[in-house]
Amino acid sequence: MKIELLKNENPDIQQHLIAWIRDLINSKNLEPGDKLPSERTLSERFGVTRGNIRAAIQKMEFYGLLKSIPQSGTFVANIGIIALNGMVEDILRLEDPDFKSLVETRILLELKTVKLAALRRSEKDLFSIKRALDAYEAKVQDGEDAVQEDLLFHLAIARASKNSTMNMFMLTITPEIITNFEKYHVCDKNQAYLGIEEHRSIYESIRNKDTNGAKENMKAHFKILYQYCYNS
Amino acid sequence: MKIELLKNENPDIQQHLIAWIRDLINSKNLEPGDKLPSERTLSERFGVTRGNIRAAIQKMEFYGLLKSIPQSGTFVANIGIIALNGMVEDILRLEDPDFKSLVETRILLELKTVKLAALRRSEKDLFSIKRALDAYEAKVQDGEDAVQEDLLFHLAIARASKNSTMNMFMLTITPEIITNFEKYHVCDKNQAYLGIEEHRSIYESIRNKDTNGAKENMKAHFKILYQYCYNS
DNA sequence: ACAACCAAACTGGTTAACCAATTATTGATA
DNA sequence: TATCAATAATTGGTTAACCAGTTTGGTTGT
Repeated sequence: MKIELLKNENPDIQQHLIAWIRDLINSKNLEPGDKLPSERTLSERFGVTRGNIRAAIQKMEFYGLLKSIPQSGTFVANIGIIALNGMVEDILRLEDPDFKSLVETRILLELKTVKLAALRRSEKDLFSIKRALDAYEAKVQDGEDAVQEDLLFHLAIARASKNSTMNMFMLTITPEIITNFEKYHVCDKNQAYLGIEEHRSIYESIRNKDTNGAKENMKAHFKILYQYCYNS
Repeated sequence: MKIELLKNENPDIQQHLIAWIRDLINSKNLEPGDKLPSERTLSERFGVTRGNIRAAIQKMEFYGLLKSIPQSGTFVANIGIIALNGMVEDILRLEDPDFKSLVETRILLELKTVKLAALRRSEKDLFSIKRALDAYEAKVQDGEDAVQEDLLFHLAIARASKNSTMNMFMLTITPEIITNFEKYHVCDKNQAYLGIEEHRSIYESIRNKDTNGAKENMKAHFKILYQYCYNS
């Protein structure tokens, strides 16, 4: 019992520390560019280990709220105190992504990446997508599970979109979707053959630089996901 | 000269380590669920510090490729060896997000979040958005810079969209966009008064649950960004 | 022969000591 | 008194020792 309590304490304490640091900034009227107390001081004042402080600071640094400079100190980012307070509130409130929100976001991203891919793809990109398509078809023809090849086909399209941010987002949400696919049994076995045709038409649209066609074909491909996302 | 070389070595070595770990998994035919050699063994074999190994493993864990279990070992995630290879390739190839890709992604996200917000907003959400809007108006009326309040207005909408994934994405890209705004001088001073009207109409659409109107009003609000993104 | 058990080695995670670079303080000098 | 040099204290980052579970191999008792 106590072990679980301790387990939960660690991620929980980070949230508290972030709130504490925010309160500190507010109470001392620290402005952008001002220096925070040292990590050692904070760890002592809050009665936690320096590692906890470092973790909290790094998280705030990830969201662009603080800036650590080696051998110098940790500073308030030049983002403004109002924005900082608002963002901290959002960060603390932020909950772990649920599966539906992941799917919803994936659909949004892919309908855009496929459009951009059709617009910007190089010959090299096209070849890369084609190769992923062939690998997918081969696996399905052999009656084997092709969920990995399916994934790589979509990632190849994201790569061809030439948008590094969307590409990164796709990489972050894709594995979680894959692992949840099996759990929720979204994937249907006999859908695989249908998937070949859909993949082919998506590829053709990209090859022909038909942006709208690419989007529509992708939308058709996501039909089942659409239903899952909005009808249950 | 040597200092910079060392500085560049650290992030660079992580990429090499990820590739090495991938090669190890392939050469030993490790399947999902199999255990990797211990961190100490890997650090010794690759001739690097354990901290480097841990950082590389944690990055691969972030992308769902590995799974570390305390006091037990690091395991290959059940994602399949083919997908793992493809994703590692993408991760290694992935470059830092450029400003244009950030803006492009932000526009995409916000056109969706505002639609979802109009569809799903609670009365509480509406109040929260209204408060952000009022704060923005007050600042502009006083002739002060209101970029922070502008940001919070958009984040409030993202919160009302009830999609935690998009909400998180907005939080990650927003600060970088803000800091780059000043650098590239995208923001125009006399646009602020125009911004009030645009924000108001967006708010009204959300209040009336007019999804399409909300999207169109947001699109109008992004007109300058649109131009920056596609005409330069 | 086999099962139960126990201790030693090994695991990822955590902590405290250490490092090099920076900053503040002091004091000597012009 | 002002300036600058030198040194001591402080900084975030890094490393090596340590910790508490887990796994493993062998041993022992039945």
